[in-house]
Amino acid sequence: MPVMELDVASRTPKVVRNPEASRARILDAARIEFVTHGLSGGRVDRIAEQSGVNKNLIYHYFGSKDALYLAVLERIYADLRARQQDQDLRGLPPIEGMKRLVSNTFDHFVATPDLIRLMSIENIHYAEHLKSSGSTKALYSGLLDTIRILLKRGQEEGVFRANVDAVDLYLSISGLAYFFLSNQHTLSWLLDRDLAARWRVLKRRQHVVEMVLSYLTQASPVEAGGVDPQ
Amino acid sequence: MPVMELDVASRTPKVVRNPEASRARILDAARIEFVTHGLSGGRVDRIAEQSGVNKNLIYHYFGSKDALYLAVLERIYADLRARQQDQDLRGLPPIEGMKRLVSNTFDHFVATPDLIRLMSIENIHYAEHLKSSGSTKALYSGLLDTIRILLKRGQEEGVFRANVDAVDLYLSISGLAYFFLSNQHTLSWLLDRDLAARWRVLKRRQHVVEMVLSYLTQASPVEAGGVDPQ
DNA sequence: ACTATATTACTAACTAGTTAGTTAATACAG
DNA sequence: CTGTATTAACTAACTAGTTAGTAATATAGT
Repeated sequence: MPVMELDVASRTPKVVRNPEASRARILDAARIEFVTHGLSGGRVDRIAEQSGVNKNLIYHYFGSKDALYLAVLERIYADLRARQQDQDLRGLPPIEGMKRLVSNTFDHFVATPDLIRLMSIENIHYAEHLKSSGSTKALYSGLLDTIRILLKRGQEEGVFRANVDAVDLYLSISGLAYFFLSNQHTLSWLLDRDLAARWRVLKRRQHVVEMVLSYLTQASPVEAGGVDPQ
Repeated sequence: MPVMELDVASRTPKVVRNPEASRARILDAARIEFVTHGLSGGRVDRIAEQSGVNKNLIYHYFGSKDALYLAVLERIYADLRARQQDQDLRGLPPIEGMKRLVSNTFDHFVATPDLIRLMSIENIHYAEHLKSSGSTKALYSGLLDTIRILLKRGQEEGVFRANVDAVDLYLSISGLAYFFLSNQHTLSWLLDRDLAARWRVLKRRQHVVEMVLSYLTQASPVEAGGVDPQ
């Protein structure tokens, strides 16, 4: 009658089962896979292989390829929300606060290329997964509030122009950074410049801050009318 | 010995052969397919079905799925070049010329959503197809020249600021329109606004023109330094 | 007859998802 | 604390359907 509880195997803390870790490894591998190849190009078999887990375990935990993709999407949006530290900008002088808001947004985009690629991928798929997500909504409310607070104070102090829509401003701040980063590959080729070079990224950052601040600090539009659409 | 050349089938002017038309129909169907589903999500069988042509004819004309995709990409870039009518802007007063350049760019993006989606798709694939293309290079040289000419005249007349990089300005003009359009689906959901609504597009157009012109017409940056990267 | 054009039928490889089970952890009665 | 029932973690092998690409063959125009 062998004494089981004292043999080597049972004392060795070799973790054969570890649901938390398995789930996390699947999710990490899935993020890399979908970010690299897109949703349609992403392969479940490759995710299984890379996470060192049997394919069916993926279905055990996540149900389907689409559900796994959604989990990846939700996690990266949750990370975004967690990292958005814009509350402390509300107390700053408006110009300084807005400068920091613009450069923080830019820096965050630069730091997380996965976010940009997933946003592009999700838009290629008409945001159908995001729309079927319970979370993720109300992601921007905090950021938009910060923008509104800074705008209002700047207008009261007379340093910002009137009639600025917070959403419009947010779209501009993001767009100025996003396009440069999301379309880096085509643009670098077509413009014959390595847009990923560090000095160019920093130069771009400066340009974006200046453009947004110029807009905000200019009293009134050059000419009210603009150009008629054709 | 039957007389074949006088039967109904041969007298009917049913155009069985029309290589030009077949090629064009394949290309049209392929554009719709790739724009709708992406490259990995696009199906050759569906392209054959939609163009009313046998699948192998596609391989006869284009060789492979990737080559067909590249043909679609090259055509949409060729259309872009053909439609870029910015030469006539060079003679306008700088402010007026620049206003029109910004709104033309915006309008062109709005008018050709296929272009935006294909640009996104190509960037998801790291621009690998574009890079293997003989044509398409030097696409922006004309547009950049127009920007440089208007910038220079504006600076000489004292209405535009100094030290503006033409490429930086181009990236901003495009980015301000592109992000709003390319990420319409996620943004409309997250911001709870229908960004595709006509009045919002027009409002956005106005905002973009104002932002670019504010930047150009402001004499000097609010403060030279900007914000240090973290 | 000959060639470009077109089609039918086919295949090898792939791919999301399933089946049918084994093994480890945990709860729980005695 | 020990044996047993139950649940959860995990796996190998497979299936049904898809997909890019091809080979053999037909037909029309000249």
